[in-house]
Amino acid sequence: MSKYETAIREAVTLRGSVTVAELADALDVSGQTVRRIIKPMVDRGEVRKVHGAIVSARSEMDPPFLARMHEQQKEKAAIAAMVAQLIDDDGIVAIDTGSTSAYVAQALRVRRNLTVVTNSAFVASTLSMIEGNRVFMAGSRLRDHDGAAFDRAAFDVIAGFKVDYAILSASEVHPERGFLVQEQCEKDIAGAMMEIASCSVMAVDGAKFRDTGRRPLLSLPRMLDGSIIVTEATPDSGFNDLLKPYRVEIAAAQAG
Amino acid sequence: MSKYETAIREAVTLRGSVTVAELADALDVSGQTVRRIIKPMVDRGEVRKVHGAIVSARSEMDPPFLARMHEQQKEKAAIAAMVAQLIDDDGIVAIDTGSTSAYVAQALRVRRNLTVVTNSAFVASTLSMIEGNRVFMAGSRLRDHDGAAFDRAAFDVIAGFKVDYAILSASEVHPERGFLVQEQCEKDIAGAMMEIASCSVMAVDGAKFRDTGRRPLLSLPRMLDGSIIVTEATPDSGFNDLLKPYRVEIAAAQAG
DNA sequence: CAAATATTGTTGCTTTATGTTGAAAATAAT
DNA sequence: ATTATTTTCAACATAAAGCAACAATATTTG
Repeated sequence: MSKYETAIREAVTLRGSVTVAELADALDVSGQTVRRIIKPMVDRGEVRKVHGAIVSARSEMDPPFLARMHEQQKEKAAIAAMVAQLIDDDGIVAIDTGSTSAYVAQALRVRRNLTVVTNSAFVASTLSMIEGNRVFMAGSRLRDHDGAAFDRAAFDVIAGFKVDYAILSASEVHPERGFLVQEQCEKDIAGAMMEIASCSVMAVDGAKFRDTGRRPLLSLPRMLDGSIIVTEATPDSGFNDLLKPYRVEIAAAQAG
Repeated sequence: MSKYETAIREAVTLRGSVTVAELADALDVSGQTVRRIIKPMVDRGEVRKVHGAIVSARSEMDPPFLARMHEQQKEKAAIAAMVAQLIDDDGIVAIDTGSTSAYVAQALRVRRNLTVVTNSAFVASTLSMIEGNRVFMAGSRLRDHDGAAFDRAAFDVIAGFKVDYAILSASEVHPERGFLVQEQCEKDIAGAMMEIASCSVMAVDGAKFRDTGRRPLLSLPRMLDGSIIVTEATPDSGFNDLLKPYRVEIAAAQAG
């Protein structure tokens, strides 16, 4: 077991895939060494190796939800890593549904002793596997393509908490209308999470600032001043007014 | 116990890993001394030692649950496939926690329009991704290594259903004591699921018939006559009495 | 105070990890 | 197809870390 193993594991879980050269650079060792360290990890099945890169061992799943997991993959991984940086060990967070939130959940696996309340079964499942976390699944009736709950019980569970951060996502960002989601129930859950949070964290990839979806969308309630927007590209100046009350964090394409 | 121990512990937890040379420098002692001090700490399991460094003992990520996902992998997959064969499209099932159940959930992705009630976030997440399924997550407070709920809400949700099959698993099978699980709460959930089911399906791999766990185990309530046992190897004749009231299905080891 | 005990540093040697080189394999480009 | 580029792998040389035994120093105990 090498001292670099945990660093490699983290990089892989966080980013899904990472090249040998990147790791060599990040760890300040030669590529050959990286390969040597990785070999036993592959044998143990902790990571998978393809030509040119090492990728997370987690395989399974193809459904529509996970399809979206692959759009803007690198951007979302970078954003998720930045969000995970904002959260401390022992933190208390609420996390909503959405593919970006799924990435955030993956990234948060490096944190310890988290208390998490979420209405997404995927997020709940991911984070409850981590020893020491306290995870609460809000709601029981799950929606059939993303495994999220929006029933009465979900609101009741959420309302019983007080969290440091509400980690939210949106389908689109509009200069005047703000952060938009597709359905009323998503808006309601996001609102409920914002209400119990000292601070909201809105995680949206750059594409959300450009997408001009034709479908009707609903605006989320306004976030508290001082809330944090995490994205991977500096938004167009047209968004200045909208973003002024907030702290905008730009996630770097990321080194190790 | 050396006066340097707490300093070392702090350095390790703080930084995740630290080299012997760094510690020697910081504590102003020789490297040999550092090794000598660390030796008993390693024996006690407080820290871990690798060539070149001391690393935190907190095994970041080898959740016992996912570890078990890989034991008896082929057997469990065969059993799961057989269970999935018993369930029809449009079926209504309850599924409990456990690595075998996780495989069953995977296998059940080939079925359509299932109604599922489970106390496992992993099972819920897996099956809710399938278009057309109705999945209910029973419970909100999730246990931290397998993401299963055993709280009051879990029982309430389960009690509100009536299902065709309760798909259960056990830690061990004993000729006289029957099907055994490790904890009271697991027994209770299994019992609750059996009560709402017309028929129970017990999925246990052959190893469960042999394992002679020394730890104290609890017997599950007796299943209805006609319930189904699915395993991959014909049980020893010593189990004849126990299994007589049931239908035993032997899953053929499958390709892939 | 002296003897016993524990702690630390030093030395020489063994084991392990790492970087470099060059050839083979795989992938991409033509 | 063929060539070019990148990635991987094996082998060797070297540096670094670990280890055991001994010597020197401090600490406790009778």
